[in-house]
Amino acid sequence: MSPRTEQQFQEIRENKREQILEAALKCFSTNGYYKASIAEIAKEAGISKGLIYNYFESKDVILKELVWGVYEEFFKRFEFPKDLVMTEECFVSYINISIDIVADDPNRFKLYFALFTQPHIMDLFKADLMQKMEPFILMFLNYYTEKGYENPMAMMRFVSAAIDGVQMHIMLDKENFPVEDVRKILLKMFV
Amino acid sequence: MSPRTEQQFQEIRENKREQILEAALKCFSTNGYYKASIAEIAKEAGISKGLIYNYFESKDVILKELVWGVYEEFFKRFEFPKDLVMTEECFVSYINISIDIVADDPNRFKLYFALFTQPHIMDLFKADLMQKMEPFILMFLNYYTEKGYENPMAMMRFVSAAIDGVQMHIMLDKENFPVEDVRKILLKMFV
Amino acid sequence: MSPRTEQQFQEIRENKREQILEAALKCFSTNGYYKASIAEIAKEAGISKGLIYNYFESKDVILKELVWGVYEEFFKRFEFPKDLVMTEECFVSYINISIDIVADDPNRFKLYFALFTQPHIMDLFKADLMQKMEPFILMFLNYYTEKGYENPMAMMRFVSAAIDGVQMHIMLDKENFPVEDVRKILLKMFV
Amino acid sequence: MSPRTEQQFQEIRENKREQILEAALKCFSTNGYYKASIAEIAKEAGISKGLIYNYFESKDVILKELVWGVYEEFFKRFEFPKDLVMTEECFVSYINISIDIVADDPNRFKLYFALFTQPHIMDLFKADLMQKMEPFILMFLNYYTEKGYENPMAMMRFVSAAIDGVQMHIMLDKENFPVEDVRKILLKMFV
DNA sequence: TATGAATGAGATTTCATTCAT
DNA sequence: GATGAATGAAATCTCATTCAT
Repeated sequence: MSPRTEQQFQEIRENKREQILEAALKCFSTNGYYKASIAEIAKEAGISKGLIYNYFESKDVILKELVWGVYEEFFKRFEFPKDLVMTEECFVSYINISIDIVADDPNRFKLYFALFTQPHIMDLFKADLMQKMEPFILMFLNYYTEKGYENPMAMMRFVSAAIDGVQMHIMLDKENFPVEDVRKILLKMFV
Repeated sequence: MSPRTEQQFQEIRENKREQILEAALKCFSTNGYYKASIAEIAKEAGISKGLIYNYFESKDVILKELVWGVYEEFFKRFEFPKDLVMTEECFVSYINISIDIVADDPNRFKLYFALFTQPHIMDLFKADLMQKMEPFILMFLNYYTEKGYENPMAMMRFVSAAIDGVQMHIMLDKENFPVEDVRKILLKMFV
Repeated sequence: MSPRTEQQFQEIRENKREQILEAALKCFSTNGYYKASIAEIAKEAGISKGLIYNYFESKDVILKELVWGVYEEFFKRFEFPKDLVMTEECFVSYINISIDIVADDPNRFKLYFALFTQPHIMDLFKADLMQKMEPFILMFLNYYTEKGYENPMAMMRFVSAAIDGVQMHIMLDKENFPVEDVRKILLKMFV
Repeated sequence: MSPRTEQQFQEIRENKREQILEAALKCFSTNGYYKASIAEIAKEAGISKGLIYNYFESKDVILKELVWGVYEEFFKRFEFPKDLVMTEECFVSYINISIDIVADDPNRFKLYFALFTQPHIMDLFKADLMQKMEPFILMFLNYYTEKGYENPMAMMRFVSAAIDGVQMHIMLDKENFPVEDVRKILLKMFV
């Protein structure tokens, strides 16, 4: 019989990759990164341990990919304003996306949060993260400066913190958290 | 030399306990709970591995104690209002303590946060945590109800989230975070 | 296109075999037998892992073939004297071939040497090797007996060892080893 | 009960170290470095796998220690001549020690030889080895220069090679190799 | 013939915990 | 109370080999 075509292999790989990432997400969410073992992920994905290493070179890398997914999702949804000047419309969009991205997939977001408490994992991202966040910081700073706030830097830091806090609460207790009502409060207070 | 009294023994034990907890805090903060080993903690504390088990029955328990410390510190500082009715003064105090407790010891607080991303550790606390937090929830709910807020529940959740967010940012970047300015904003906005 | 003839198929197979052996030789030489993986060899040969097993039944067998190549090369070059009586001319030829065979392809020779330190690999050859070497041993023994040496057996063992030593040094450091000068010394001393 | 004294621990460690090294030597000799597993070494030593890592940080390190043993043994036995000028007496001693060191412990010597065929292992030593050998090279070179040899460099290389070859043969077949007779030949021919 | 995904056994290594002293 | 050697279970990762296509 003839071997599979290049494209068939591509498809298999693509699918299996997703399958593994999904399984890993589930395991990491259930047990945390360290307690979740490769064996468990393999079982969850219905494949052998060895195969995972055909797709990802280490456990760290799997985590990395999952976390990057959060960023990518954000940047896919968020449209940067022209000239990097933040408009009200853009701010609204920022808040909405920040909320939606967590509400849509709290588990994946949990991984993102794990970064901040686990130095070993944090190290994997720190540099990239800083760089990505810089433009936002500047835009918010300008926004509150223009609005005539007394202390725009503090306001910016506070708003960032508050949004992160909301994200965290949604992540921890999506069922009971009044997402829509809080969204309204956020928009009213900060924009 | 005369044999030590019972009380002297107690003191020695208590000091050694503190010594171990301090070492553990340092190691957990530096490397994260899982990467920090008992051997490392023992070395940091200047004692043998075995002795640690004379004071704590497991690594988990050490973490537990450290995290409980955060609560205890909070409840030591916070004076509950009479009748559990939150006054403005009391609210101010709540916010101030919430901020100070992090700013005074960000590393210890990091452990507290780690809870929320590591299910295994979370399980150690969940029940107790819920119970402790309930009175606050009710007080804040009443507070905003009395103030005539349209949606006091949402407001309460938002405020909690925002405070947590601020705590997180202080924890991550105490050096640069404008703690005092943000404290003012918090008080102005929420009380 | 006309279908390939049986002979053409044979040729293709033979070429592919050589291609694999060459790749394996390169990998084994670079990384050693155990560190070199089938995947690596396949990549080096520009084929798939699976195909290797179409030509060789195991990694061990590839090594075997490579090592046998060293013997075969030797026996292809060396012409046994009539009656298995060693003449001076024949001795000279033996020494020359022994040197040339290493100098021409030190890497392949390295595999041959590896045998002697890796019992697992040694086992693959021991019996055959002994048998092949016997006639030489007898010829050298006679040679030195006839020359009137006091202890021909010891002399024979010494000469074998010295030649092996020279081979080893050429193998390890062909660039700097004064092959031709040492060849002269060998011939002068032993023949 | 009181804990063991520092010295008691020292003793335990020293003994266990030797025990492990001995077991490792046996396993490496029997099966070769790669086929010999830590599990096997532990079993041979009558201890748990884990304990080995209490004494040696990796399998590589165990090998390293064993091989260093060969050098150390040599340098312990060999007394460098004054001014690094080789005398006949010193040369005799060099040859004798070279032979004895193998004959006394062929298995350990096998490890030393393994270096030359396994790049991964070779890398662990190359630099150190080169440095250690340099003085000998110079001394031999001078020796044959002074004796008026036509090509002292080639002679030196040849002698080194021959001695190595003899060592190899002793290592492979100590039972049948006429060590004493060959020793005599070596001394007569080279000194 | 040819491909590379998939397996599974086994390797090294780590480390919380126990225990004899 | 104190020590650190010792254990043993489990984790990550590797890789020769098989097999569906």
